[in-house]
Amino acid sequence: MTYASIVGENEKPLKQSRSAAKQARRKQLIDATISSISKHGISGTTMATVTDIARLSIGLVNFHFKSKEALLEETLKTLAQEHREQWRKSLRNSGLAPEEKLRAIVQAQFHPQICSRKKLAVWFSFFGEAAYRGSYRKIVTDIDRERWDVSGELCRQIINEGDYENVEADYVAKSLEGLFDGFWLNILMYPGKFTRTDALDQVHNFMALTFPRHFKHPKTSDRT
Amino acid sequence: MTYASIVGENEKPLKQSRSAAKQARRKQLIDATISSISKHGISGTTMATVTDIARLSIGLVNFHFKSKEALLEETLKTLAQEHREQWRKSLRNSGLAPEEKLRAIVQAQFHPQICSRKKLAVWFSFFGEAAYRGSYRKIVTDIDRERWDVSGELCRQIINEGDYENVEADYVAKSLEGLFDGFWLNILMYPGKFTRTDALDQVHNFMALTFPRHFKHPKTSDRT
DNA sequence: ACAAATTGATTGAATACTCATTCAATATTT
DNA sequence: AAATATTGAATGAGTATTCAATCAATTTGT
Repeated sequence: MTYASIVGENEKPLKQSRSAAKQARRKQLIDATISSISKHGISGTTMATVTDIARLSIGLVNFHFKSKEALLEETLKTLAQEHREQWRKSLRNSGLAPEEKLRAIVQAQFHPQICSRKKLAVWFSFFGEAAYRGSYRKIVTDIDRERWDVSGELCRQIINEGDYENVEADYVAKSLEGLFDGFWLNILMYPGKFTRTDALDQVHNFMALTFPRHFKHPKTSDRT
Repeated sequence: MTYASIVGENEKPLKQSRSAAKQARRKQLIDATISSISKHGISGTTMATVTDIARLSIGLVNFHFKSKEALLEETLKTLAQEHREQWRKSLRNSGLAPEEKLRAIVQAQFHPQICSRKKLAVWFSFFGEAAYRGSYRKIVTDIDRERWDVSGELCRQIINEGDYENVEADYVAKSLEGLFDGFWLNILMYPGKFTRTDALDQVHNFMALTFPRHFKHPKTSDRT
């Protein structure tokens, strides 16, 4: 197998072709790892399941990643990065009001690209290992922390704007985090019975209860 | 090793000693499995890690359980049963009002015996495998279902009693489930930073938002 | 009451298989 | 020609299951 087969036959060799090819190969392996984990779990994911999916040789994994463990960590980082990019790009429109931005964060959390069954399965595989693997825990909590900070700041703005009393921004942001995680799990455990739409409704219901001057309850007819 | 060493030297042999001993041995193995999973995760749990902790021989596991997989399933069932017993016993006092019963269910969810770091680690290890193992998923969703039904019924009573409009019992019960799962994960991921007390506060805050005539907001001073 | 027979519990080495890593040989690109 | 990418068999370690041998408890027979 040649790097030409991954770069594409129509692309001209560039100065960075070797480097680009190396990145593409790494991504290919990481994508295969995600597929493997979603299909077999972490415990059932071996170098063989990954390379079978990627259609590459066993040795190539160790050429690109120091060890299986390194591959797994890089896979989690990739997931986390993708997730982070999703909600951050929702905030780039500086014309949005705080509640619109907060709504965008919620939307991103349950975006089909992020909140797919495959991705959720991988996320929870890593959560399942996180209790005794500090490295996974750190990767996860770092991205949680950033989103929580941003959400908290947005809540502060909403609270100021709406003169809400007895509402603490950080507290609300923490509730949101709990709801995000809990509904991710419910979507995973109840395929077809608890959907992304259900989760969005629930979160928006919570927002409406908390900030009634900024968020409306989801319409009853929207619920399934 | 004899059954006398597990039954205790002071206990007289009873007609069911063999049967009781067999159950005690099974429990010993299951407890060791819980310890092993919490320490090594499911992927790192082998027959050796389990028997090392239990101080029993490798062969004994297969004497009592058909396979490693059977041991794992039985372990999950044991966890589930323990959890179920916790919240059900909270409801045995028939003198409680519906909101007191609902509060008891919430308390049970974060009871130290149930919501210990060790137990949570095991729960999430199984959740991590649940996406591709229908058997684990079924065990979990069965006990979820029961609790959701009871919570839903209690919410209905509260709604009727308090004349709450635009509040759907099943909807609220589903939010509660999400919060339970989400805060379990947060407790696991943020040891010492997000505690059972924090989780209880958050859930009670949600209850107060939803049923303001039955639940009060946790006092600000109670928050850490 | 006691000994012998039967039943059940326990052990861990043997077995066959699986797995992650290594690296010499080969292929490809510059 | 030199540098880099790729391959997969070899290697040594790890794993779940099996089962003959041994030990312990209970039942049966005298």
